[in-house]
Amino acid sequence: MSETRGSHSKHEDMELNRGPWTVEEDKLLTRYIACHGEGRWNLLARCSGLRRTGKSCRLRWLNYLKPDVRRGNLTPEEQLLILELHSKWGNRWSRIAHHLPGRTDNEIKNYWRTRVQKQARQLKVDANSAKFRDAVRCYWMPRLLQKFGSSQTMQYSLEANTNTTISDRVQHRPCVEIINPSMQRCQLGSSSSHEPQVPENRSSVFPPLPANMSEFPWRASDEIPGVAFNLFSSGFSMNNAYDLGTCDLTPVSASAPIYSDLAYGTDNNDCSNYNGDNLWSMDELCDMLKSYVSGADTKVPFSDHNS
DNA sequence: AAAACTCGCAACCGCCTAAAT
DNA sequence: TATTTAGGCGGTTGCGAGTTT
Repeated sequence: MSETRGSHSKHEDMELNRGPWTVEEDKLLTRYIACHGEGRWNLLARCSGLRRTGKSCRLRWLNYLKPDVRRGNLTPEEQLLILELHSKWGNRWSRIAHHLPGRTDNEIKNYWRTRVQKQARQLKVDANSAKFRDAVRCYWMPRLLQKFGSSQTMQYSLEANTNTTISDRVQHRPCVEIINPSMQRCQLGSSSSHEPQVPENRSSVFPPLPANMSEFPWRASDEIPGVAFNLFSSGFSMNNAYDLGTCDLTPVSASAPIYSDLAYGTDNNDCSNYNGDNLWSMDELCDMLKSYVSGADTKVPFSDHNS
């Protein structure tokens, strides 16, 4: 029978410690495991003197006390791997955790809920929707790769079968391979680190261009009044530019036209925390769209689009 | 300065499955 | 073969710290 609340008598429940572990409890658990090894958690709970359930002991050990547990912020490459593996496997936290040495399923789950789902909420899209997955693949992941790859040699491959595991590849940089076919056009490293990334499913992400933007080259000074780039609308809008420089998909308010050299905006829709490095500039948008055009198998006749 | 709010994370809960009896 | 037990997993909760109002 599983160790549920109902499997204990009231008396037993009252004797059990709950909540945060004390230093003494940690010492006791660590010492016991040092002598007897891991496993047999219920026996451990009974014999160690800890007034905890076996499950609680197991969790405390695996998620916190075990020596190889890594603590601290997830690195960009770890975040990237989580995004990548989650897109393949969904909420299989334990399975994902196996590919991130030292990270626990709990930590990864927390990361997903607090960071990733937050972005989806703010964008008002379902975190499991195709739209959000596209955005993650096409914008967030490449930005992480830029962070990750700025001092690395990056290499993409579509080959899923390699001699090393993904976690090996995370541990043994710089040769990292991302095995998501949807990113096959998202190359980085061979040229400028600001090389735009082109989504596979362009039409779902890039809106049609207005007629006056159908010719290149564009410059930051080109006037496209009141136009901002909205990933999730069918056209252009003043609002909802996205701060992707920080790997956030947080909507920001384009309180100044984004065709100026740098866009403005923060989480709180004011300009007080303006930081040009953290926002897409119009140059970047132009580069991205240029790349969209040049990367098309059949050149897209933008002028034919009338949004 | 304090109340309200948000965030990150450790811990718990309940369900499920495999192993043991 | 049926029942019991232990352990694993994903979802959820609650608390402390930090931030905003």
